[in-house]
Amino acid sequence: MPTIYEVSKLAGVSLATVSRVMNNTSPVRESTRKKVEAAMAELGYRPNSIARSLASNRSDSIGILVSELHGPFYGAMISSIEAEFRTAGKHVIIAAGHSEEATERDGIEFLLSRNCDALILHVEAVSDEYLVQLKAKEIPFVLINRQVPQLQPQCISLNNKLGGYLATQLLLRQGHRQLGYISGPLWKTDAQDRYRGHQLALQEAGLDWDPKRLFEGDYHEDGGSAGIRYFLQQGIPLTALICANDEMASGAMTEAREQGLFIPQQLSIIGFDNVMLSHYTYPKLSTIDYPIAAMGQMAARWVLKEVYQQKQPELQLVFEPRLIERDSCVVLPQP
Amino acid sequence: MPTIYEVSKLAGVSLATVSRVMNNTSPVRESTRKKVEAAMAELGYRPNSIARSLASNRSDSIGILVSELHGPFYGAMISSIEAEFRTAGKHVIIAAGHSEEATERDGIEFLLSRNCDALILHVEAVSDEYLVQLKAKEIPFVLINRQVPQLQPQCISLNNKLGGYLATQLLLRQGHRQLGYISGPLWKTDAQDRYRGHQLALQEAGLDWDPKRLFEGDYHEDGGSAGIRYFLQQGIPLTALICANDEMASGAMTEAREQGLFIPQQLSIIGFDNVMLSHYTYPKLSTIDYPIAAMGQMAARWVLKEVYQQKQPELQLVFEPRLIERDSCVVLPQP
DNA sequence: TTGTAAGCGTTATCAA
DNA sequence: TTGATAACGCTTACAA
Repeated sequence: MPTIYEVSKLAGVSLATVSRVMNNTSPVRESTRKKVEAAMAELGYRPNSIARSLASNRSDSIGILVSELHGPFYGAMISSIEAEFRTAGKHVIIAAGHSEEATERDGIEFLLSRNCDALILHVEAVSDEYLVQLKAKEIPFVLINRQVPQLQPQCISLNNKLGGYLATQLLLRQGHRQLGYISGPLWKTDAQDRYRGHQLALQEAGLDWDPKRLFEGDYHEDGGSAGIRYFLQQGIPLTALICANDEMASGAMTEAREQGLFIPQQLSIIGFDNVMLSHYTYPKLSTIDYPIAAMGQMAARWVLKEVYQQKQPELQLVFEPRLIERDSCVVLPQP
Repeated sequence: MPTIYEVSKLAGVSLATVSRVMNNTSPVRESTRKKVEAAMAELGYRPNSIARSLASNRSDSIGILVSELHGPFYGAMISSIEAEFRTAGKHVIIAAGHSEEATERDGIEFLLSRNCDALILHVEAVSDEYLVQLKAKEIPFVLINRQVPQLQPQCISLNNKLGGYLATQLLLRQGHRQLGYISGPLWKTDAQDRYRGHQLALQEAGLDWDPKRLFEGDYHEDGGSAGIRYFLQQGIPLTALICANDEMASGAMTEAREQGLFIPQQLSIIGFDNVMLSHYTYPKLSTIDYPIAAMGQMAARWVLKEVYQQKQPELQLVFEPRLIERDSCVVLPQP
């Protein structure tokens, strides 16, 4: 691997000049620039990014921590983040936090140790205080899908409450009055918010809220099937079911069918997130769109603007969910 | 950020000694080790990985190039790779190649420029020659899901042909004789191999092979639905359909249902890959398991062994697919 | 078992 | 517009 030194020798200029033509950080006479470029080409010179980082104190790398690397959700997010940074010549280092406090901390620690210029975090288990303390340290970061009051300007999130509201509203509009709700783990703020939106919609419709109609799931398929079994065993009559994410909706759909219910004729089901799988179920799942790709891209732009001082169009911090009507929710059949 | 120098001063030892206790690269008296560790703790010292890389000529980073970051398939692969490297203290840099030659080359180029110690590549569009040339350069790499004769010892792949064979065999065993096959893009070697396995099974069963019963799809849902329309329009009678991946199987399933066919009673469908979605379809998709997580892990171990000289259990380069029977394939009903 | 000192390949600050 | 040269923070011979 040729170094900048060999380039400078071949071109008959100094190290500094070669550096200048690479970074055009100060004017260089056209003729010498040509010489240098020729020398670089001849040697097949490629700058050593490590040396550059050490000298410039930037690594051009951004750490990303998500709960899981697989799963439909994070893939879309990482994908849009990577694309945005790639065109900006930055690269992305990834780590998984597995929704566990210790692992999330480890992951952050790990990324910090890698001298990332910035972090994009999708963390769930770590406390608000931890994040506030983190801000005190040197590395800038954005939070995705999390609101920390003291960190407002660096939180990119979805209006989850509105999502829960929209889902419930659809079913009410379709005439359903006997609703069930399968939530995510209620220690997660998004699970809480979605559920609050549900309650709000009920309240606005003048319906009263029955705690027995809530089942706390786990955001996985099992949560959905367990929820169905719960409602059936308790003898709670249901014509429609809201699941706080698509995976649970799929689990619920499968279990309901196994229990002999026709979907959607006997039970309307709506999910949340609009991940790929909502496409694959039968009937196709009605759901609430979570614009995760757009949010990932926005997180990347936040970094480009705040950390690398690139000019960017106005940043958007809060995103709105959208109702996606497919085939799993129908107007309540008149008896 | 405290540096190694400040640690050495506080501990009253030399730089070299601090370095030694960090890397235990040569024996250090227990008492001085204690002193150094105390100093590190007191200062909250964290070694600068960039400086370390520059000096040691290792970056402890591994570049991964996949076709897409989203999608069910690569997520599982990246996930297992990351987990394996994380415990080894290495990190992973990712890039997407989008199954396009130019983008794949760019991606590789990009990762090279990042001074990765090794590359794990899931490339499709780039030529064998390009890869052979790449080997001549300095950076070691493993290929996933690709066989290049000259690069045998660094190819981790699935026996795709066997997969196509197993899928076909199941249907034959179930009494089906009127089979259709929706392949992936036939310029991709895995698509070719899977199809060859299909042909082989037919041949062994003494059935003749009819080119009209092949439809070339795109590995996406659309390919599946287009395939169904093709077979129907051509009036080709089918009792069972093999799709070269699960996504196309899902598309085919949906389209077939829309065309009024009952699945699996009137048409058995089998997929390939066993990605998450095969779980979500209705009926649940029978398919061929592609142990991508295990293969990703193996790729990581390959790197750990070959590049970082860590001892590893024997490496496995070729993986066998496995038949997964679920609900979408049934014994041919007797007329 | 410990210390000294020469790199590693850049960037960045001064001068010229 | 260019050139010297001192960092950047660590690893690693080589000596002691």
